[in-house]
Amino acid sequence: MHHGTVTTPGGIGPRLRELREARGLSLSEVARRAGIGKATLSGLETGVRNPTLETLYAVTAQLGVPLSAALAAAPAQRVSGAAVTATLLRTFEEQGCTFELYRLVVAAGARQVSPAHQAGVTEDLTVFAGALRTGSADAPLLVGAGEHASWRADVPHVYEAVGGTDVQASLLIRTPSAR
Amino acid sequence: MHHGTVTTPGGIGPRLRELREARGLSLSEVARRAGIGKATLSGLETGVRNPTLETLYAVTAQLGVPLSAALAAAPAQRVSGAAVTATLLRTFEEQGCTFELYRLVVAAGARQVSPAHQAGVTEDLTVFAGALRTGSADAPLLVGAGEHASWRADVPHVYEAVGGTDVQASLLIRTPSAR
DNA sequence: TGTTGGTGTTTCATAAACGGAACGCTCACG
DNA sequence: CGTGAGCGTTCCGTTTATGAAACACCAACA
Repeated sequence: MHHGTVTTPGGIGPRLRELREARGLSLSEVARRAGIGKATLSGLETGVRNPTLETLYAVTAQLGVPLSAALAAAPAQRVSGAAVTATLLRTFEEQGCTFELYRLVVAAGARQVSPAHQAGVTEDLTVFAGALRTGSADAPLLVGAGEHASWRADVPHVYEAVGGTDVQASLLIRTPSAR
Repeated sequence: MHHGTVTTPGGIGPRLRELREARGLSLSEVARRAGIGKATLSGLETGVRNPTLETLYAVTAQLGVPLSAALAAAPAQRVSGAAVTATLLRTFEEQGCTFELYRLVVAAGARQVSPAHQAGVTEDLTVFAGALRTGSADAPLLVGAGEHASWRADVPHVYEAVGGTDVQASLLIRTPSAR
C-alpha cells in the first residue's frame, strides 16, 4: 500500500501456523496439498507476504477451516459501550430480513442501556457463561448460562451482568428490510 | 495460480459492490477513502482481479463490515448429512475450551442421528424458525422458534424437523481441550 | 451547446506475490 | 560417522496485482 509498513491485518500468518501445527501437518505438506509454493506459505505464515485471496483460500481449504475462521484474529467490527462489547460474527440476508449475529461480552457488574431500534426489530440472546439481566428496560429478564431470551428491540433495552463474572453470550438481531 | 481460470472464491466482488451501493457510495469515493486505486476496486468488484488481503481489508474497513461478513458468500465449511446442513460460522478458543458456532438448516420433515462426540462435549442450540426435535437420541426435546436447548453430546443425538418448514437454528458446540 | 464534475472502465509502468529450486538444518538409520 | 529424507527459509525469474492517469460516459447548468 502507499506506506509500506506492516501488511496483513491481524495475526493471520501466526494463526494459520497454529492451525496447521494443531493438525500435525508440515509446511511442505500443506503447500503441496494446497498446490502453492512452499515459499508462498512460508512467507504467509511469517507475515512477510501479503497473501492473495486465492492463496489464502487454498490454504484454509486445505486446513478444513472457513476463511472467516482464519480471519478470526483480524480486527472485526466491534461496537463497544460502557458495559457491552459486541463483535459482529456474521450477517445473513434472508427472505426480507437481515440477521446480524453478534458475540457479546458484558463486563462483570456493568450495566448498559441501548436506545430503541426501528420498529419490527427483534433480538434473540443466548448466554453461554455468567448471568445477564436483559431485555426491555422496564421489564428485564434474568438469563443464566445456557438460557435464552427474546424481546422486541423497538423499545429501549438493557444489558446488565449480575454475577461476579463477565457474561459471554450470542445475540441475533433480526431487522425486517425497510425497502 | 497455475491454472489461470476463475480466481476469487465465491462472489466476493459482487458482494462488495452490493455493500457499497447499499450505502449509496460511489466506487471513486470508496477507493479514495480506502486509499486504493479506482482500478483496483473496479477490478475487485467485477472479479477480474484477485485481491490482496490488504486490499480487501482496506475496502471492508471503509464499508464498516468485518472481513468475515464480506466473505459470507464464500464457500464456508459445511457438514451436510441426510437432513442437516451445518455451516461453521466461527470458532473461539477460550480458557481450555474450543467453541464452534454453527448455523444449522434442517430440511422439513427430515431426521438425522449424529454419533456421540468425545466426553465433555456439550451442545447449545437456538431455534430461529420452525420446530425441531433434538437432543440425546433416547430423550429428545421439542424446541420451537425462539427457544433454546442444551445437552451433552457424548451420547448419540438426533435432529428432526417436525413442522412442515425448514428449521433455522444456531448451534454452539463446546469441546474441552484435550491437551 | 459547451463546460464542468461526477461516474465506472481501461491503459500502463512499477512493485510485489508467485512457484521452483537451492540452501542449511535436524533426525533416523545403516 | 555417512547419507538420505524430511523440515522451514532464502534466492530468483516469472506472473500479476497495484495506483496514477487517460478514457468514455452521463447529468447538471450556464
